[in-house]
Amino acid sequence: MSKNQAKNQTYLAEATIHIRDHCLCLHAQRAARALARRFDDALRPHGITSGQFSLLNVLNRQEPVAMGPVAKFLAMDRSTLTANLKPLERQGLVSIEIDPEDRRSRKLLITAEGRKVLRAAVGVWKREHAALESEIGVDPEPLRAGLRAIA
Amino acid sequence: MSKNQAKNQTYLAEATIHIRDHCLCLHAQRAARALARRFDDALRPHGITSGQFSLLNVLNRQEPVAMGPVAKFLAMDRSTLTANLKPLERQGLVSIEIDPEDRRSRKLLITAEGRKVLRAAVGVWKREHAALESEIGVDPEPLRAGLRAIA
DNA sequence: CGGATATGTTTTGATATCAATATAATATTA
DNA sequence: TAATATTATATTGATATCAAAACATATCCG
Repeated sequence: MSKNQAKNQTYLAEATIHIRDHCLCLHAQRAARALARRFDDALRPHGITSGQFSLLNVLNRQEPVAMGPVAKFLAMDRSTLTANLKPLERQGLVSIEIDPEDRRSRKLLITAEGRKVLRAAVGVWKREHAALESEIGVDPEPLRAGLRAIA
Repeated sequence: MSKNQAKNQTYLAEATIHIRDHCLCLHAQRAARALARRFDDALRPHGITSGQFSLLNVLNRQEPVAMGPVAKFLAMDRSTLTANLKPLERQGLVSIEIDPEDRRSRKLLITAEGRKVLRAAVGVWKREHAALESEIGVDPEPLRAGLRAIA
């Protein structure tokens, strides 16, 4: 191996170690996966995933909302929201209606059944989230602040 | 509406507002989506996604690693790792070999081509991550600590 | 009015994710 | 040694994710 090749490999080895330890994207994906699994497990008895729980939460309003603002709030692509609504609509937990004011737009509404499921799931969330916060052993506020600053 | 129905709706409305503001699972998913999009964009010229970049980073070692430890480090299901390796193997960036010591196990190795791509992508990461840290306007250390505590 | 442009959603195709199950190989133990 | 249990990975089926392109409707402007 030439001197330059050796230097390159050292540079790359050092860079990858730094990235493994410091990359916020990597750390965020790991945490997101771990949390999704945890809440998926906890919510499974109620027949919804953690992502569906979050979406039902967002839709639990007096007035129906359009897709754009919901996708923006969830920091997801609009087409992802379209996909995510399908299982919820099939299960009868949300309804999607063409907005008569602007026929391109859709009004998203949680159904009575959706509220029933959400109501029960909220109890699970409270238990599980309290357990999580006590387990992680760090102040959750700066963590939340950092996550908010990113999204 | 009966008094009890009204109370239920108030309870649920208050709970959902609290959850929207405080759920670490929701906030982590949002941040993870936003960061994945950002680094996917930045890395696109090099033909890899943010997740593939992280995986190449983990595989950039002297000694080959088995799938179990890699999945654990990435906090992902083993079957997800199996799936994630496929595009990288197809592109010739990693190779997967049966471990002769234990024929159930696989040895994961980054290829020379993989190192070449990784090397170029590291430059992108450095620029993009520095920009990210300066943009978020909060100390990244407590954020990283919180994310580590979760995963 | 009518063509160009802009906006909102859906579709398509690729990757990502997990649980459950299956397959393969090793290790244990009767 | 043979049956059983354990370990490591792969497959399957469902949901999640995004970009790009398609589609539908609305707005703008000449």
